[in-house]
Amino acid sequence: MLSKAERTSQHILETTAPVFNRLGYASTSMAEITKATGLTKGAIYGNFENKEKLALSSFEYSIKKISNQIRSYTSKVKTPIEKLHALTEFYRNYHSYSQNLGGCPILNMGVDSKNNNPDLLKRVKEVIKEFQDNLVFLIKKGIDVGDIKETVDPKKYAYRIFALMEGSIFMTITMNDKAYIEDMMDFIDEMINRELKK
Amino acid sequence: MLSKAERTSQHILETTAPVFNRLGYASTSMAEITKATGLTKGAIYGNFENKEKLALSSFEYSIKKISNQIRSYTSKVKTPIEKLHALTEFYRNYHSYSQNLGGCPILNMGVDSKNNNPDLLKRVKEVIKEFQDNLVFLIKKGIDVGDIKETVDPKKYAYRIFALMEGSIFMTITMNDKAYIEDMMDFIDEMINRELKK
DNA sequence: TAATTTATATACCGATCGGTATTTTTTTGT
DNA sequence: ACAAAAAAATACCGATCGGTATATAAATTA
Repeated sequence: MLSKAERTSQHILETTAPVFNRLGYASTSMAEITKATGLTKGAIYGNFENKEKLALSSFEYSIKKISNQIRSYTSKVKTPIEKLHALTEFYRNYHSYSQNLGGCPILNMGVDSKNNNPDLLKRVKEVIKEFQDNLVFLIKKGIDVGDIKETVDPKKYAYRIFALMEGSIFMTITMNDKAYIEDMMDFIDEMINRELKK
Repeated sequence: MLSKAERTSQHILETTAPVFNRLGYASTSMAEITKATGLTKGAIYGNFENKEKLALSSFEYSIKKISNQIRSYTSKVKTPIEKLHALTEFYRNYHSYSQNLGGCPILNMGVDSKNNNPDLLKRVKEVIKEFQDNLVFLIKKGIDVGDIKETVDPKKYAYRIFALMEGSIFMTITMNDKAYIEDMMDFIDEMINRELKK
């Protein structure tokens, strides 16, 4: 069984991650956090060194959750091309999922931390790099197994796909219109079939 | 000649707009603003009702500046297809330009104001709508003058192009790597030639 | 240039900020 | 069940927040 402290830390992260994601670092006050968690400052500061460390952990929590969601989609299929399409399928359903989360943590924290919070920005950049590297790896594997054209530049398409997704997420969340994500995923699917698929 | 108040208001907007854009609404304190302008609170509050009104005016100022920049590109050419390519050309040079501005105001303020600042969010949404409507109009005109295929859905492509641009701006600014914007503009140019151009 | 208006600077307000020392409560191990 | 340890609640800190009333200085008009 988890210790009390571990259970509390988990509870704090669960309730705080969406708050940081919605409001951003500066706008999320300790008062907001105590309200969201139902705990007092004593409990928060007993489990996390300070607000910055809590924000960092909250970001990690959000990312881990999304990564698991993505994996649950991509692990259902076998070939790299299928996995790419599974990714667009995930994002097609991402809108409803990200509603209670308050948008994409990478996008929100990326914009929020830039010029403001170097440590958080550093982590955001690392996470972006990981996501992109996974895509690069996937495309490379597709080329290896003869699924994807040898002429394809893996890095170029990995970076491009990621940018396409973030752009449509921004538009969907900001305009509160899922058409952006849905159209973009159609577009990415077309691109995969036209430019990647052998 | 402009009155003293008008000159001061202009000076405040010029110096404050990039600060709001960089730091976001909540993180931009009145202390930051007095520091950036070299003025005191008395001068700021004498010219702007409160922080929120100043942030709104700063956003308008940034948008107007960008709109003028875009127009200086698109007005140089004649046909709708040429104007679309002029737009990608603008964004190719947008990176260096947006450095001192602190990224794209639409993206930054969109993320920043969501869940936080309803009035500012409303204006961001209106501005996005204007930008998109301009694109819709441009594509429609392209169809009218026989420049663009009749089968093209203007709204679909206008919204898509805008999302593509914002996505690449986010990536370029966050990762501090202009490759994202440059590759995306290449990609949009290709799309225009392949799917829009008659 | 003197009088008046306008604009800016100064000094201060209550509220809230993140953070901490201390006390009280709850777990935990025996 | 009891003692020791750990966790959470409380009360408080100085600093900073946005905003304002008032005093000073500068621009404008006659």
